[in-house]
Amino acid sequence: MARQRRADGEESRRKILDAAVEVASERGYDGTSIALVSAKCGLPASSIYWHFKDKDELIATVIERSFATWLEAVRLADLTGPAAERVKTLAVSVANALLEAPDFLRLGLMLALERRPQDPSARTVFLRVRDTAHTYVAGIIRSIDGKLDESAVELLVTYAIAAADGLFIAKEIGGDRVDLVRLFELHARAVLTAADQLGVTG
Amino acid sequence: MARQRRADGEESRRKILDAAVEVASERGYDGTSIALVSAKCGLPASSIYWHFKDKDELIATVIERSFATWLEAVRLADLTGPAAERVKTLAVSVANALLEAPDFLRLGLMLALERRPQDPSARTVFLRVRDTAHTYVAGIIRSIDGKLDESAVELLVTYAIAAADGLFIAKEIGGDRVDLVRLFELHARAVLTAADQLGVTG
Amino acid sequence: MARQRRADGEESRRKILDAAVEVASERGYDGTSIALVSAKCGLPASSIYWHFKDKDELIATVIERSFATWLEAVRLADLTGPAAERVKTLAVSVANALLEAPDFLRLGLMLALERRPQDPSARTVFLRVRDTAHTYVAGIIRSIDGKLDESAVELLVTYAIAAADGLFIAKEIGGDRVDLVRLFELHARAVLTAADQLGVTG
Amino acid sequence: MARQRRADGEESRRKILDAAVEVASERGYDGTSIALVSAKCGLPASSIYWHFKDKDELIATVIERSFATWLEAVRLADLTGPAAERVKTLAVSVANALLEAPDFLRLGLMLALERRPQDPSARTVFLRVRDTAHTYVAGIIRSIDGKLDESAVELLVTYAIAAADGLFIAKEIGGDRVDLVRLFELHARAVLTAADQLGVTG
DNA sequence: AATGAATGAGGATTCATTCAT
DNA sequence: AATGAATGAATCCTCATTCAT
Repeated sequence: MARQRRADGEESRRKILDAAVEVASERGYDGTSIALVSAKCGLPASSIYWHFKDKDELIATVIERSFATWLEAVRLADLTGPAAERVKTLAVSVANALLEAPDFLRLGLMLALERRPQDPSARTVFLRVRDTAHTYVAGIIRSIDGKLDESAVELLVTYAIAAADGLFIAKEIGGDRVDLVRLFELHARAVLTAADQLGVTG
Repeated sequence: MARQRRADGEESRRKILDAAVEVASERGYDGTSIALVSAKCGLPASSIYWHFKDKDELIATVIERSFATWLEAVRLADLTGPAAERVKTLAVSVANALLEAPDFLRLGLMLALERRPQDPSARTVFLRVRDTAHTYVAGIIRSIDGKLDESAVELLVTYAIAAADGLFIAKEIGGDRVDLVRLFELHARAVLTAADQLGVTG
Repeated sequence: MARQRRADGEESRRKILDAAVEVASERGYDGTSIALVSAKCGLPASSIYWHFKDKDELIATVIERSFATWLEAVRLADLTGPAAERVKTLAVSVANALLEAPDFLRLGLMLALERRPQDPSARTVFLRVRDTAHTYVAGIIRSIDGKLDESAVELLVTYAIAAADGLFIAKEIGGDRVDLVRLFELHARAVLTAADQLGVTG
Repeated sequence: MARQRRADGEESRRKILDAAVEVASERGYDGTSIALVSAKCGLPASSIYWHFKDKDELIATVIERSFATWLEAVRLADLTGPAAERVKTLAVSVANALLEAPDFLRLGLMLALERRPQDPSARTVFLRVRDTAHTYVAGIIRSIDGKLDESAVELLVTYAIAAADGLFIAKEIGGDRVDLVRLFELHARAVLTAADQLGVTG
């Protein structure tokens, strides 16, 4: 019985977050009203405040949870083999993860583009996650070509991640007319080629 | 010479739009309140409604005007020389135009990412402009390599524009740590190389 | 030429009043906004204020003009013959006039029912017209039966006019399902019978 | 006993409705502003929206409740005796109920006269109630004279109700100068006489 | 005779949040 | 662990009206 009670709390929290991702990734920070989330999850607005301090915390949690979901979908564990192979595998698994769990990046980019006086903490969370990704990708890029200097690595990492963002947006806008996986394969090749060129030139 | 104190409609309209671009490209559709725009342009909220039917029309006009501004900054006229040169020139002038007039793309991408039941017309306007750009870039890509089949052209155009979006976002997020022009040069080379590879393979 | 100019003024005034009757008799005093009237007549709101001091005066004029229209439709001139005949003729011509020109009574009754702190002058105009009608009908009633005392006349006049109002409303609500002329004939007979009964009893 | 200071929903709802009848039956649909109701009931405007979806629902509820109040005041139970007696008793009790609880009909008629594109649901509610009354009165009329054909019954019912409406309006306009009960007695007699005449003629 | 533009007040409604239970 | 009710501030937008031209 007691366990059931506990479980209900968890369940409500989950229902709220489920509703909130949906709303937030559809309409952004301002467009996400507590009333809308409440309507979508079936719980009264006041119950949302029992689980979350305020709207800011709710949306920050949404970003965190949807990132976790996305990360699980990426499953990077088996990145082995030559660098070129690793880059391509990474690209494809990122693409597939974005198809499976697009909420994280959709909402994250929306937050990243907005610039209000008092930054929502969800934005901070997103930027932090993005920084981690930057460091991670930098490691991979360096392993492609040891001769790359740091400024070239920076450039390549920024390019690699930025283009990934852009491709995701293209998919969001274009829907079925856009083949995300093929685009990411193209992207992987482009980054590898660029690394070669920079390794020689730079 | 004598500026009328009252009833200079054109000027007021301009002041409203100036305020609105600023607000909208900072905070997106929902975050743009008429009260904020009113405060920023000095005219009462009700006057905004004399010039624009509603918020939707206001923001759609903002997108239109800021696109025109951006387009002027691009100055494509002098695209001559071999294809490779043209691609690079285009990339650099796009990059510079985005540095000079970033409002159009910042707001446009924010709108594009949102997916509310009833699409704001500003979003429609942005997507239309984007389509035109797509067609335009397709022409350039075809001129690089006549052997590219249409699906390869589509892929490359989508990639070219998507990565440009992403780079812009990277600059927005990263600020001075990001060298947008250098990234666009890298991007131009990447697209050219990819065109070569696809022209042979595809 | 000059005459043309003059005529334009009259024409605008007429267009405004035409629009205003329509709106006012559809939506009452509060529901009639200058913007709506302006949209319906094609002239800007400020032009309405050139012709009428304010909304109050506009609607008062509407009532006056639509009363005149109605009165013209009644054409009472030929009320001759025995009292019973006159009453019936009056009833039928009132009924027909209400079918032809219903705006006056519709708007008038709407105004009469409302009771706001500061009475619109249109309401006053309506009540005055109504008083005149009362006096007029009293004359007719007295001519039916000289033995009626004044309190009986009052009662009958009030009843005669009140029922007429009610029948008009029934027609407004019921539309084609209601035969207004037949109802007014029934009403005329009822009033005559009541006069007989009161003349004996009272 | 202990009245809760907060969160007595039923009581608040009642206070809102009390305020709303007063305002609405004085000023009609458009004239009833939420701010006015709020001021009159002491609750903030936003609280009104906790209890009612929107103004439309509020006023529809007002009509429903004020009809119930009026119906209670009519107390039809004791309609016995010969038809003539029943008609007279009904007339007098309707008159008295209208004196006690005039809000329902005053507001209802105001709504009935307005004809805006999108009918307020309060109007629909009123017309439905009115239809029920029509059926009820038809039963009584038929019981007066079995020989009346249906078209005559229709005519008489429409006349009976319409004149009642008109008499109510006369009382509203005329105030103390109008003796509503006496008018309704006159009306009852008129309807009975008319039924006799139609029974023979029709 | 007319009108484009402006304006402060007020319209309905939704907002994020709180609090007593 | 949850919720019904409340609330002040803010939302978009319309109001009647004015005034310089």
